[in-house]
Amino acid sequence: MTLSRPTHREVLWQTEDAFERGDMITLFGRCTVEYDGRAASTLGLGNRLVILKPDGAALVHTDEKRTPVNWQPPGSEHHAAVRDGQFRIRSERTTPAETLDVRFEAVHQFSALSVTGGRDLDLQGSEEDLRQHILDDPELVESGFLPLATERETSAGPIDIYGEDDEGVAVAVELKRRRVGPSAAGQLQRYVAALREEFGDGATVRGILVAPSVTDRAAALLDQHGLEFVALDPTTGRPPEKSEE
Amino acid sequence: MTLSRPTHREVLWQTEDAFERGDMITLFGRCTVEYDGRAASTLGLGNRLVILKPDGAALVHTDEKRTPVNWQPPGSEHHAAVRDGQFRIRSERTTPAETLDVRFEAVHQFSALSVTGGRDLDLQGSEEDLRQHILDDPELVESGFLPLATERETSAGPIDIYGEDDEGVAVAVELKRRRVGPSAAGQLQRYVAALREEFGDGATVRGILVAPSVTDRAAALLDQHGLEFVALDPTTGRPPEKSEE
DNA sequence: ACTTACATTTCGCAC
DNA sequence: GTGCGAAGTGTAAGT
Repeated sequence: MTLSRPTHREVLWQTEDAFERGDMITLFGRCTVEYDGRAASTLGLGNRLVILKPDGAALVHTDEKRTPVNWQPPGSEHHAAVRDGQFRIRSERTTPAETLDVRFEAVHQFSALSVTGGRDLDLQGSEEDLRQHILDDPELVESGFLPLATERETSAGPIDIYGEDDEGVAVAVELKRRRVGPSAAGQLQRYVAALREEFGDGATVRGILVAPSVTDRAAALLDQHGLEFVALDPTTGRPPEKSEE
Repeated sequence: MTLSRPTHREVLWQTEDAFERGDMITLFGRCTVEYDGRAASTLGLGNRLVILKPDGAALVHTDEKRTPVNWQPPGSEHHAAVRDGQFRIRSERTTPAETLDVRFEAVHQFSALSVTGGRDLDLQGSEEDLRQHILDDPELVESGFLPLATERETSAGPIDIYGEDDEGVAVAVELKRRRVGPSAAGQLQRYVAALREEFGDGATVRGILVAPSVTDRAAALLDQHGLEFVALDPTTGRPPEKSEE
Protein backbone atom coordinates (compact mmCIF):
# COMPACT_ATOMS: atom_id res chain seq x y z
CA MET A 1 0.00 0.00 0.00
CA THR A 2 1.51 3.28 -1.13
CA LEU A 3 0.42 6.90 -1.01
CA SER A 4 2.08 9.60 -3.11
CA ARG A 5 2.04 13.17 -1.80
CA PRO A 6 -0.58 12.31 0.81
CA THR A 7 -2.02 14.78 3.29
CA HIS A 8 -0.81 14.54 6.87
CA ARG A 9 -4.24 13.23 7.87
CA GLU A 10 -4.08 10.43 5.30
CA VAL A 11 -0.63 9.45 6.51
CA LEU A 12 -1.85 9.41 10.09
CA TRP A 13 -4.76 7.08 9.31
CA GLN A 14 -2.67 4.74 7.25
CA THR A 15 0.11 4.72 9.83
CA GLU A 16 -2.26 3.66 12.56
CA ASP A 17 -3.77 0.98 10.33
CA ALA A 18 -0.32 -0.32 9.42
CA PHE A 19 0.75 -0.48 13.08
CA GLU A 20 -2.43 -2.45 13.69
CA ARG A 21 -1.67 -4.92 10.90
CA GLY A 22 1.95 -5.33 11.94
CA ASP A 23 3.20 -3.92 8.65
CA MET A 24 6.53 -2.25 8.17
CA ILE A 25 6.19 1.44 7.30
CA THR A 26 8.42 3.52 5.07
CA LEU A 27 8.07 7.28 4.93
CA PHE A 28 9.95 9.58 2.61
CA GLY A 29 9.71 13.27 3.22
CA ARG A 30 11.14 16.55 4.41
CA CYS A 31 11.69 16.35 8.15
CA THR A 32 13.73 17.24 11.20
CA VAL A 33 14.91 14.69 13.74
CA GLU A 34 15.61 15.02 17.44
CA TYR A 35 17.01 12.37 19.70
CA ASP A 36 17.53 12.32 23.44
CA GLY A 37 18.73 9.46 25.59
CA ARG A 38 22.19 7.98 26.07
CA ALA A 39 23.32 11.02 24.10
CA ALA A 40 21.35 13.81 22.41
CA SER A 41 21.23 15.02 18.81
CA THR A 42 19.40 17.26 16.40
CA LEU A 43 19.21 17.03 12.62
CA GLY A 44 18.01 19.96 10.48
CA LEU A 45 15.45 19.88 7.67
CA GLY A 46 16.01 17.54 4.78
CA ASN A 47 14.57 14.70 2.73
CA ARG A 48 15.05 11.38 4.48
CA LEU A 49 13.78 7.82 4.44
CA VAL A 50 12.19 6.75 7.70
CA ILE A 51 11.50 3.08 8.41
CA LEU A 52 9.26 1.90 11.23
CA LYS A 53 9.41 -1.82 11.95
CA PRO A 54 6.68 -3.78 13.70
CA ASP A 55 9.20 -4.92 16.35
CA GLY A 56 9.59 -1.31 17.43
CA ALA A 57 12.79 -0.47 15.58
CA ALA A 58 12.98 2.90 13.83
CA LEU A 59 15.54 3.97 11.24
CA VAL A 60 16.23 7.37 9.69
CA HIS A 61 18.41 7.21 6.59
CA THR A 62 20.02 9.91 4.50
CA ASP A 63 21.59 9.25 1.09
CA GLU A 64 24.89 8.25 2.68
CA LYS A 65 26.35 5.62 4.96
CA ARG A 66 25.30 2.17 5.97
CA THR A 67 24.44 3.39 9.46
CA PRO A 68 21.20 5.33 9.93
CA VAL A 69 21.69 8.98 10.86
CA ASN A 70 19.21 8.43 13.71
CA TRP A 71 17.40 5.38 15.01
CA GLN A 72 15.59 3.63 17.81
CA PRO A 73 16.31 -0.02 18.72
CA PRO A 74 13.66 -2.79 18.65
CA GLY A 75 11.26 -2.71 21.57
CA SER A 76 10.52 0.98 21.24
CA GLU A 77 6.96 2.27 20.98
CA HIS A 78 6.01 4.38 18.00
CA HIS A 79 3.30 7.03 18.15
CA ALA A 80 2.03 9.14 15.26
CA ALA A 81 0.22 12.47 15.36
CA VAL A 82 -0.54 15.57 13.34
CA ARG A 83 0.29 18.85 15.07
CA ASP A 84 1.21 22.38 14.03
CA GLY A 85 0.91 21.37 10.38
CA GLN A 86 3.43 18.55 10.81
CA PHE A 87 3.14 14.80 10.69
CA ARG A 88 5.04 13.58 13.71
CA ILE A 89 6.47 10.27 14.79
CA ARG A 90 7.60 9.84 18.36
CA SER A 91 9.41 6.65 19.28
CA GLU A 92 10.08 5.96 22.95
CA ARG A 93 11.76 3.28 25.00
CA THR A 94 12.88 2.71 28.56
CA THR A 95 16.11 1.28 30.05
CA PRO A 96 17.65 3.36 28.91
CA ALA A 97 15.05 6.13 28.56
CA GLU A 98 15.29 7.37 25.01
CA THR A 99 13.05 9.31 22.66
CA LEU A 100 13.26 9.90 18.94
CA ASP A 101 11.15 12.62 17.35
CA VAL A 102 10.68 12.91 13.60
CA ARG A 103 8.71 15.90 12.37
CA PHE A 104 7.64 15.97 8.75
CA GLU A 105 6.99 19.25 7.05
CA ALA A 106 5.91 17.20 4.03
CA VAL A 107 5.53 13.49 3.39
CA HIS A 108 6.36 12.74 -0.24
CA GLN A 109 5.56 9.09 0.03
CA PHE A 110 4.08 6.62 2.48
CA SER A 111 4.17 2.81 2.21
CA ALA A 112 2.88 0.02 4.39
CA LEU A 113 4.65 -3.23 3.60
CA SER A 114 3.70 -6.73 4.66
CA VAL A 115 7.07 -8.30 5.38
CA THR A 116 6.88 -12.08 5.50
CA GLY A 117 9.21 -14.99 4.96
CA GLY A 118 12.45 -16.24 6.43
CA ARG A 119 14.73 -13.90 8.31
CA ASP A 120 17.19 -16.51 9.58
CA LEU A 121 20.52 -16.10 7.92
CA ASP A 122 22.86 -18.99 7.27
CA LEU A 123 26.24 -17.44 7.99
CA GLN A 124 29.68 -18.98 7.69
CA GLY A 125 33.07 -17.70 8.73
CA SER A 126 32.34 -16.68 12.31
CA GLU A 127 34.59 -17.13 15.31
CA GLU A 128 32.34 -20.06 16.24
CA ASP A 129 33.34 -21.76 12.96
CA LEU A 130 37.00 -21.22 13.73
CA ARG A 131 36.49 -22.85 17.11
CA GLN A 132 34.84 -25.85 15.52
CA HIS A 133 37.73 -26.26 13.10
CA ILE A 134 40.15 -26.34 16.03
CA LEU A 135 38.08 -28.72 18.14
CA ASP A 136 37.84 -31.03 15.12
CA ASP A 137 41.60 -30.90 14.65
CA PRO A 138 43.50 -29.49 17.67
CA GLU A 139 46.80 -29.98 15.82
CA LEU A 140 45.87 -26.79 13.95
CA VAL A 141 46.95 -24.90 17.07
CA GLU A 142 50.03 -26.99 17.67
CA SER A 143 51.12 -30.60 17.74
CA GLY A 144 49.87 -32.28 20.90
CA PHE A 145 47.40 -29.58 21.92
CA LEU A 146 44.54 -31.01 23.95
CA PRO A 147 41.36 -28.94 24.32
CA LEU A 148 39.69 -29.43 27.70
CA ALA A 149 36.95 -26.80 27.75
CA THR A 150 35.38 -23.95 25.82
CA GLU A 151 34.25 -20.70 27.42
CA ARG A 152 36.24 -21.71 30.48
CA GLU A 153 35.53 -19.11 33.18
CA THR A 154 38.23 -17.05 34.86
CA SER A 155 38.04 -14.01 37.11
CA ALA A 156 38.80 -11.89 34.03
CA GLY A 157 36.23 -13.51 31.74
CA PRO A 158 35.74 -16.67 29.67
CA ILE A 159 38.58 -18.30 27.70
CA ASP A 160 37.57 -19.37 24.17
CA ILE A 161 39.43 -22.69 24.34
CA TYR A 162 41.20 -23.92 27.44
CA GLY A 163 43.52 -26.92 27.22
CA GLU A 164 46.97 -28.39 27.73
CA ASP A 165 50.03 -28.70 25.57
CA ASP A 166 51.91 -31.98 25.06
CA GLU A 167 53.73 -31.43 28.35
CA GLY A 168 50.54 -30.92 30.32
CA VAL A 169 51.04 -27.15 30.64
CA ALA A 170 47.83 -25.08 30.78
CA VAL A 171 47.05 -23.21 27.57
CA ALA A 172 44.56 -20.38 27.01
CA VAL A 173 43.54 -19.98 23.38
CA GLU A 174 41.83 -16.78 22.24
CA LEU A 175 40.14 -16.83 18.83
CA LYS A 176 39.55 -13.96 16.43
CA ARG A 177 37.91 -14.20 13.01
CA ARG A 178 39.90 -11.29 11.64
CA ARG A 179 43.23 -9.53 11.89
CA VAL A 180 43.84 -8.56 15.49
CA GLY A 181 45.11 -5.40 17.13
CA PRO A 182 46.27 -4.46 20.62
CA SER A 183 42.92 -5.03 22.31
CA ALA A 184 42.90 -8.76 21.47
CA ALA A 185 46.43 -9.08 22.80
CA GLY A 186 45.31 -7.35 25.99
CA GLN A 187 42.29 -9.63 26.25
CA LEU A 188 44.42 -12.78 26.08
CA GLN A 189 46.87 -11.26 28.55
CA ARG A 190 44.01 -10.68 31.04
CA TYR A 191 42.89 -14.29 30.80
CA VAL A 192 46.40 -15.69 31.17
CA ALA A 193 47.08 -13.45 34.16
CA ALA A 194 43.81 -14.60 35.74
CA LEU A 195 44.77 -18.26 35.30
CA ARG A 196 48.22 -17.67 36.79
CA GLU A 197 46.57 -15.95 39.73
CA GLU A 198 44.11 -18.83 40.06
CA PHE A 199 46.77 -21.54 39.95
CA GLY A 200 49.06 -19.61 42.28
CA ASP A 201 52.78 -19.50 43.05
CA GLY A 202 54.33 -19.03 39.62
CA ALA A 203 52.33 -21.65 37.75
CA THR A 204 53.15 -21.82 34.07
CA VAL A 205 50.32 -20.83 31.74
CA ARG A 206 50.70 -20.33 28.01
CA GLY A 207 48.53 -17.99 25.95
CA ILE A 208 47.95 -18.47 22.22
CA LEU A 209 46.14 -16.00 20.00
CA VAL A 210 44.61 -17.64 16.92
CA ALA A 211 43.63 -15.28 14.09
CA PRO A 212 44.33 -14.74 10.37
CA SER A 213 47.01 -12.16 11.18
CA VAL A 214 48.28 -9.59 13.71
CA THR A 215 49.30 -5.96 13.54
CA ASP A 216 52.86 -5.01 14.48
CA ARG A 217 51.83 -3.36 17.72
CA ALA A 218 49.72 -6.34 18.77
CA ALA A 219 52.63 -8.65 17.95
CA ALA A 220 54.89 -6.52 20.15
CA LEU A 221 52.40 -6.68 23.02
CA LEU A 222 52.12 -10.46 22.69
CA ASP A 223 55.90 -10.69 22.67
CA GLN A 224 56.21 -8.52 25.76
CA HIS A 225 54.01 -10.88 27.73
CA GLY A 226 55.43 -14.09 26.30
CA LEU A 227 52.22 -14.84 24.44
CA GLU A 228 52.09 -16.71 21.16
CA PHE A 229 50.34 -16.34 17.82
CA VAL A 230 49.03 -18.94 15.38
CA ALA A 231 47.74 -17.90 11.95
CA LEU A 232 44.44 -19.52 10.97
CA ASP A 233 41.61 -18.48 8.65
CA PRO A 234 38.10 -18.78 10.15
CA THR A 235 36.41 -20.01 6.98
CA THR A 236 38.95 -22.58 5.82
CA GLY A 237 40.39 -23.44 9.22
CA ARG A 238 43.78 -23.45 7.58
CA PRO A 239 46.71 -21.05 7.58
CA PRO A 240 45.78 -18.09 5.37
CA GLU A 241 47.48 -17.48 2.04
CA LYS A 242 50.31 -15.01 2.22
CA SER A 243 48.25 -12.45 0.28
CA GLU A 244 45.57 -12.61 2.94
CA GLU A 245 47.84 -12.05 5.92
CA MET B 1 8.83 8.13 -8.40
CA THR B 2 7.10 4.91 -7.48
CA LEU B 3 6.01 1.80 -9.38
CA SER B 4 3.53 -0.68 -7.95
CA ARG B 5 3.75 -4.31 -9.10
CA PRO B 6 6.06 -3.37 -11.97
CA THR B 7 7.51 -5.81 -14.47
CA HIS B 8 11.16 -6.75 -14.08
CA ARG B 9 11.91 -4.77 -17.24
CA GLU B 10 10.29 -1.65 -15.86
CA VAL B 11 12.27 -1.99 -12.65
CA LEU B 12 15.48 -2.43 -14.61
CA TRP B 13 14.93 0.74 -16.65
CA GLN B 14 13.96 2.81 -13.66
CA THR B 15 16.84 1.44 -11.61
CA GLU B 16 19.35 2.47 -14.23
CA ASP B 17 17.77 5.91 -14.53
CA ALA B 18 17.80 6.34 -10.77
CA PHE B 19 21.48 5.35 -10.54
CA GLU B 20 22.13 7.96 -13.22
CA ARG B 21 20.29 10.68 -11.32
CA GLY B 22 21.97 9.80 -8.02
CA ASP B 23 18.65 8.88 -6.43
CA MET B 24 18.25 6.50 -3.54
CA ILE B 25 16.33 3.37 -4.53
CA THR B 26 13.98 1.31 -2.40
CA LEU B 27 12.73 -2.07 -3.57
CA PHE B 28 10.20 -4.19 -1.80
CA GLY B 29 9.69 -7.73 -3.01
CA ARG B 30 10.13 -11.44 -2.66
CA CYS B 31 13.81 -12.26 -2.95
CA THR B 32 16.78 -14.37 -1.92
CA VAL B 33 20.08 -12.90 -0.78
CA GLU B 34 23.61 -14.24 -1.02
CA TYR B 35 26.70 -12.66 0.41
CA ASP B 36 30.32 -13.62 0.06
CA GLY B 37 33.34 -11.77 1.38
CA ARG B 38 34.76 -11.43 4.87
CA ALA B 39 32.22 -14.11 5.71
CA ALA B 40 29.55 -15.81 3.59
CA SER B 41 25.79 -16.13 3.98
CA THR B 42 22.59 -17.17 2.28
CA LEU B 43 19.04 -16.05 2.97
CA GLY B 44 16.01 -17.95 1.66
CA LEU B 45 12.97 -16.52 -0.12
CA GLY B 46 10.97 -13.83 1.63
CA ASN B 47 9.61 -10.29 1.37
CA ARG B 48 12.27 -7.72 2.20
CA LEU B 49 13.02 -4.07 1.83
CA VAL B 50 16.16 -3.37 -0.17
CA ILE B 51 17.76 0.09 -0.13
CA LEU B 52 20.41 1.16 -2.61
CA LYS B 53 22.15 4.43 -1.78
CA PRO B 54 23.94 6.62 -4.31
CA ASP B 55 27.15 6.36 -2.26
CA GLY B 56 27.23 2.61 -2.98
CA ALA B 57 25.74 1.37 0.28
CA ALA B 58 23.17 -1.43 0.07
CA LEU B 59 20.82 -2.55 2.84
CA VAL B 60 18.49 -5.55 3.06
CA HIS B 61 15.95 -5.28 5.86
CA THR B 62 13.46 -7.79 7.24
CA ASP B 63 10.67 -6.83 9.65
CA GLU B 64 12.97 -7.19 12.64
CA LYS B 65 16.10 -5.66 14.14
CA ARG B 66 17.86 -2.40 13.69
CA THR B 67 20.71 -4.10 11.82
CA PRO B 68 20.08 -5.10 8.19
CA VAL B 69 20.00 -8.85 7.61
CA ASN B 70 22.46 -8.31 4.75
CA TRP B 71 24.29 -5.26 3.45
CA GLN B 72 27.16 -3.77 1.53
CA PRO B 73 29.12 -0.77 2.83
CA PRO B 74 29.44 2.56 0.96
CA GLY B 75 31.80 2.49 -1.99
CA SER B 76 30.33 -0.64 -3.49
CA GLU B 77 29.15 -0.77 -7.10
CA HIS B 78 25.60 -1.76 -7.80
CA HIS B 79 24.56 -3.51 -11.01
CA ALA B 80 21.04 -4.45 -12.05
CA ALA B 81 19.92 -7.07 -14.54
CA VAL B 82 17.01 -9.27 -15.54
CA ARG B 83 17.87 -12.97 -15.89
CA ASP B 84 16.04 -16.26 -15.57
CA GLY B 85 12.82 -14.41 -14.79
CA GLN B 86 14.41 -12.60 -11.88
CA PHE B 87 15.31 -9.00 -11.26
CA ARG B 88 18.82 -9.09 -9.86
CA ILE B 89 20.98 -6.65 -8.00
CA ARG B 90 24.66 -7.38 -7.63
CA SER B 91 26.71 -5.14 -5.38
CA GLU B 92 30.48 -5.52 -5.43
CA ARG B 93 33.44 -3.98 -3.72
CA THR B 94 37.16 -4.57 -3.35
CA THR B 95 39.49 -4.47 -0.30
CA PRO B 96 38.06 -6.58 0.95
CA ALA B 97 36.53 -8.35 -2.06
CA GLU B 98 32.85 -8.75 -1.30
CA THR B 99 29.73 -9.39 -3.32
CA LEU B 100 26.08 -9.15 -2.41
CA ASP B 101 23.48 -10.75 -4.67
CA VAL B 102 19.78 -10.02 -4.34
CA ARG B 103 17.47 -11.97 -6.63
CA PHE B 104 13.84 -10.89 -6.85
CA GLU B 105 11.21 -13.38 -7.82
CA ALA B 106 8.76 -10.48 -7.68
CA VAL B 107 9.15 -6.76 -7.04
CA HIS B 108 6.06 -5.48 -5.27
CA GLN B 109 7.21 -1.92 -5.24
CA PHE B 110 9.99 0.25 -6.62
CA SER B 111 10.81 3.82 -5.61
CA ALA B 112 13.45 6.29 -6.67
CA LEU B 113 13.91 9.01 -4.08
CA SER B 114 15.75 12.29 -4.41
CA VAL B 115 17.41 12.64 -1.03
CA THR B 116 18.56 16.17 -0.37
CA GLY B 117 19.23 18.37 2.63
CA GLY B 118 21.49 18.28 5.65
CA ARG B 119 22.97 15.04 6.86
CA ASP B 120 25.27 16.48 9.50
CA LEU B 121 24.10 15.55 12.92
CA ASP B 122 24.66 17.76 15.95
CA LEU B 123 25.47 15.22 18.64
CA GLN B 124 26.15 15.83 22.33
CA GLY B 125 27.36 13.50 25.01
CA SER B 126 30.36 11.96 23.26
CA GLU B 127 33.69 11.07 24.80
CA GLU B 128 35.01 14.22 23.15
CA ASP B 129 32.54 16.26 25.23
CA LEU B 130 33.71 14.55 28.39
CA ARG B 131 37.29 15.42 27.51
CA GLN B 132 36.37 19.07 27.01
CA HIS B 133 34.65 19.18 30.39
CA ILE B 134 37.84 17.90 32.03
CA LEU B 135 40.17 20.22 30.13
CA ASP B 136 37.93 23.14 31.13
CA ASP B 137 38.04 22.05 34.76
CA PRO B 138 40.79 19.50 35.56
CA GLU B 139 39.69 19.44 39.21
CA LEU B 140 36.88 17.16 38.02
CA VAL B 141 39.48 14.39 37.90
CA GLU B 142 41.12 15.35 41.17
CA SER B 143 42.36 18.39 43.01
CA GLY B 144 45.64 19.57 41.50
CA PHE B 145 45.45 17.52 38.31
CA LEU B 146 47.33 19.21 35.48
CA PRO B 147 46.60 18.08 31.90
CA LEU B 148 49.68 18.23 29.69
CA ALA B 149 48.57 16.56 26.46
CA THR B 150 45.70 14.78 24.74
CA GLU B 151 46.15 11.70 22.55
CA ARG B 152 49.64 11.37 24.00
CA GLU B 153 51.37 8.54 22.13
CA THR B 154 52.79 5.46 23.83
CA SER B 155 54.08 2.19 22.44
CA ALA B 156 50.67 0.69 23.34
CA GLY B 157 48.54 3.45 21.80
CA PRO B 158 47.38 7.01 22.53
CA ILE B 159 46.41 8.18 26.04
CA ASP B 160 43.20 10.27 26.12
CA ILE B 161 44.58 12.79 28.62
CA TYR B 162 48.14 12.75 29.90
CA GLY B 163 49.12 14.92 32.83
CA GLU B 164 50.56 15.22 36.30
CA ASP B 165 49.08 15.13 39.79
CA ASP B 166 49.80 17.76 42.44
CA GLU B 167 53.05 15.99 43.29
CA GLY B 168 54.29 15.93 39.72
CA VAL B 169 53.59 12.23 39.23
CA ALA B 170 52.66 11.18 35.68
CA VAL B 171 48.96 10.38 35.23
CA ALA B 172 47.26 8.57 32.33
CA VAL B 173 43.53 9.32 32.09
CA GLU B 174 41.30 7.09 29.97
CA LEU B 175 37.81 8.40 29.16
CA LYS B 176 34.65 6.46 28.49
CA ARG B 177 31.22 7.93 27.79
CA ARG B 178 29.41 4.96 29.28
CA ARG B 179 29.68 2.31 31.96
CA VAL B 180 32.92 0.41 31.49
CA GLY B 181 33.78 -3.26 31.55
CA PRO B 182 36.99 -5.29 31.66
CA SER B 183 38.27 -4.18 28.24
CA ALA B 184 38.51 -0.53 29.29
CA ALA B 185 40.41 -1.53 32.42
CA GLY B 186 42.78 -3.56 30.23
CA GLN B 187 43.20 -0.64 27.85
CA LEU B 188 44.23 1.73 30.63
CA GLN B 189 46.53 -0.93 32.05
CA ARG B 190 48.29 -1.23 28.66
CA TYR B 191 48.89 2.50 28.50
CA VAL B 192 50.18 2.73 32.07
CA ALA B 193 52.51 -0.23 31.52
CA ALA B 194 53.81 1.41 28.34
CA LEU B 195 54.56 4.65 30.20
CA ARG B 196 56.35 2.80 32.99
CA GLU B 197 58.43 1.00 30.38
CA GLU B 198 59.14 4.30 28.64
CA PHE B 199 60.20 6.12 31.82
CA GLY B 200 62.25 3.16 33.02
CA ASP B 201 63.54 1.86 36.34
CA GLY B 202 60.38 1.71 38.43
CA ALA B 203 59.00 5.14 37.59
CA THR B 204 55.68 5.90 39.24
CA VAL B 205 52.76 6.29 36.82
CA ARG B 206 49.14 6.57 37.92
CA GLY B 207 46.20 5.48 35.78
CA ILE B 208 42.72 6.94 36.18
CA LEU B 209 39.64 5.66 34.37
CA VAL B 210 36.95 8.32 34.02
CA ALA B 211 33.45 7.05 33.18
CA PRO B 212 29.90 7.21 34.55
CA SER B 213 30.35 3.86 36.30
CA VAL B 214 32.24 0.52 36.32
CA THR B 215 31.20 -3.11 36.44
CA ASP B 216 32.37 -5.22 39.38
CA ARG B 217 34.81 -7.22 37.30
CA ALA B 218 36.31 -4.10 35.79
CA ALA B 219 36.63 -2.58 39.26
CA ALA B 220 38.47 -5.71 40.41
CA LEU B 221 40.85 -5.51 37.45
CA LEU B 222 41.55 -1.84 38.14
CA ASP B 223 42.19 -2.69 41.77
CA GLN B 224 44.55 -5.50 40.86
CA HIS B 225 46.74 -3.12 38.90
CA GLY B 226 46.52 -0.23 41.31
CA LEU B 227 44.47 1.83 38.86
CA GLU B 228 41.86 4.36 39.93
CA PHE B 229 38.33 5.28 38.94
CA VAL B 230 36.55 8.63 38.86
CA ALA B 231 32.82 8.81 38.16
CA LEU B 232 31.80 11.49 35.63
CA ASP B 233 28.88 11.85 33.26
CA PRO B 234 29.83 12.79 29.68
CA THR B 235 26.89 15.14 29.09
CA THR B 236 26.92 17.08 32.32
CA GLY B 237 30.61 16.72 33.13
CA ARG B 238 29.58 16.12 36.72
CA PRO B 239 29.38 13.05 38.95
CA PRO B 240 26.31 11.07 37.89
CA GLU B 241 23.26 10.82 40.13
CA LYS B 242 23.18 7.69 42.23
CA SER B 243 20.29 6.32 40.16
CA GLU B 244 22.43 6.59 37.05
CA GLU B 245 25.42 4.75 38.46
C1' DA C 1 17.92 -6.40 33.99
C1' DC C 2 22.99 -6.70 33.88
C1' DT C 3 27.38 -8.48 32.20
C1' DT C 4 30.35 -10.03 28.75
C1' DA C 5 32.25 -10.46 24.24
C1' DC C 6 31.38 -10.98 19.03
C1' DA C 7 30.36 -8.43 14.71
C1' DT C 8 30.51 -9.19 7.25
C1' DT C 9 30.59 -4.42 13.15
C1' DT C 10 30.73 0.88 10.86
C1' DC C 11 33.07 5.14 11.14
C1' DG C 12 36.50 8.70 11.50
C1' DC C 13 41.15 10.09 11.85
C1' DA C 14 46.05 9.86 11.68
C1' DC C 15 50.07 7.96 9.56
C1' DG D 1 45.73 2.03 2.04
C1' DT D 2 46.52 0.29 7.22
C1' DG D 3 46.11 0.96 12.20
C1' DC D 4 43.67 2.24 16.04
C1' DG D 5 39.84 3.29 19.02
C1' DA D 6 34.97 5.34 19.60
C1' DA D 7 30.05 4.36 18.93
C1' DG D 8 23.44 6.70 21.09
C1' DT D 9 27.38 0.94 18.63
C1' DG D 10 23.66 -3.69 17.99
C1' DT D 11 23.13 -8.51 19.19
C1' DA D 12 23.22 -12.87 21.55
C1' DA D 13 24.10 -15.77 25.51
C1' DG D 14 24.54 -16.43 30.18
C1' DT D 15 23.30 -15.24 35.00
